[in-house]
Amino acid sequence: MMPKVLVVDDDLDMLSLVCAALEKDGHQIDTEADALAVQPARCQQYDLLLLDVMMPGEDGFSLCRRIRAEVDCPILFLTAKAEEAALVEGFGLGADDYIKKPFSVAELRARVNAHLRREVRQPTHTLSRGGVRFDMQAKVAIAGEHTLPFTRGEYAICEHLALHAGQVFTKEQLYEAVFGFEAEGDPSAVAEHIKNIRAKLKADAINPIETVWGVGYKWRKTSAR
Amino acid sequence: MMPKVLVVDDDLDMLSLVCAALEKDGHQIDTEADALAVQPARCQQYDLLLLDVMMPGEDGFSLCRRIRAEVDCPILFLTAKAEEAALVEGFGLGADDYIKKPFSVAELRARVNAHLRREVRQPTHTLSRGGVRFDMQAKVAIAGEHTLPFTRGEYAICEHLALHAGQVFTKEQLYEAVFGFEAEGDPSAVAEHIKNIRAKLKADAINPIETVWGVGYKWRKTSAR
DNA sequence: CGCGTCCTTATAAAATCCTTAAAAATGGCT
DNA sequence: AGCCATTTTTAAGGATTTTATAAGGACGCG
Repeated sequence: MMPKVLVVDDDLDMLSLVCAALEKDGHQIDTEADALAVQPARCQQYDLLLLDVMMPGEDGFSLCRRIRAEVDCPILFLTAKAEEAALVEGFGLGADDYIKKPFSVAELRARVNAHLRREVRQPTHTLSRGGVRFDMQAKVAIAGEHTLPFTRGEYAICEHLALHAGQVFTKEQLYEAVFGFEAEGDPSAVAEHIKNIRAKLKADAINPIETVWGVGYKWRKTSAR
Repeated sequence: MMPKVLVVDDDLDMLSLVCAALEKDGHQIDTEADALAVQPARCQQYDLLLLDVMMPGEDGFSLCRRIRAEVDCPILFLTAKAEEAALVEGFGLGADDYIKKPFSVAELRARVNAHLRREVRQPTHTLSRGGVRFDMQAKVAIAGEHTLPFTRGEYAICEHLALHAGQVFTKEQLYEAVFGFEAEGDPSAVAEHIKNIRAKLKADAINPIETVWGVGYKWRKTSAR
């Protein structure tokens, strides 16, 4: 799953330099020398955009302004302008980073990778929510220093709730989430599992599962409340 | 909804400078001078962390390494070290940005806001009307800083009214909206819910539900009053 | 066969919803 | 303006629904 990056710069030397740098990280790079040729629809296939600010024809800021509303991926500016006003303007347009020339290849790679990592939900198969750490590979949950003695079903329900923290699921939805197909089971079986999960979490004084009366259950969102 | 930011730095002058800058954007700032006192559980309530790299006791890199697995908000480093190796190391630890001292206040604000902006762009189906924010996934309504203790029926009626602000609904229509069609219930039950909704909203001094005499109820379209 | 997990059933507890009834408000009428 | 019919608001109580808890049995696996 190679991340796709589009680099827009009129300076061909710069283009080849940037490409060479990013290809070391295994990204797939496309280049474009003419900002006016960049349409929003085209950008939607990329995971990250690198725009030079100063270009003949259309500059990077104008390009960003033109496509930002329809493009959701991170946008990074490359610029020689070190002026603070320009930097603030860039961020104001919805940019995600602003790399000042001259920059080192290492810094460029580090910043690009940092944004991509956050964007593509990196292949980290662990998740921490509300004081519980889930190892989705090993299928174990850890609270504090000890692993929680969850059964398979309990772990599956717990992980599903934590993965979609804040969203409410009915018992039927949770049952399906665990068994995949439409296995018509008694919803009260889910209630039983919820009870056991809460009991096992109580030892660590954490209770992240809220019940939404008449609807179902949800994992309490950490940020909001 | 004010974003919460934690700043960790041993330099008290720097702390107050950073706080003053970020508070201009309406963020809620907490500070901590001792990195060793920062625990993962504490970090989970913040939307962004600002860490100084060079600190006595534990440095920023070590702190980041210690908490990154359990914290998924953006982490930004503040540093005087301009060396490329340190920068790459910082990003390698899962950092999201690296701000070199001396930095301008404008740049600090711009970068912090850029990360917060992207963080908030999460696909949460929310609706804000008349001072009340509805999270349709979590099935909760929030006014000001606290969630409203709506029951299922109250929330459903309230959301339906807010979603179609300005449109008048009879009690029967509202009843159907909540329970689907053909649920012939006493319309006065709806009046009961309206009363409870208004009572719970009164604590926040907002009263967006108007009664149209002889017809039904509607959510005031404009916040004019 | 023993063990653990999962499901079912039964009962208690909790919360919500609906009904009922009376008080207050509104609009139309003379 | 004053009165009346209608509608809305408010209040309280019981009925209903939903959830929590506990115990027992079915099933699969080693």
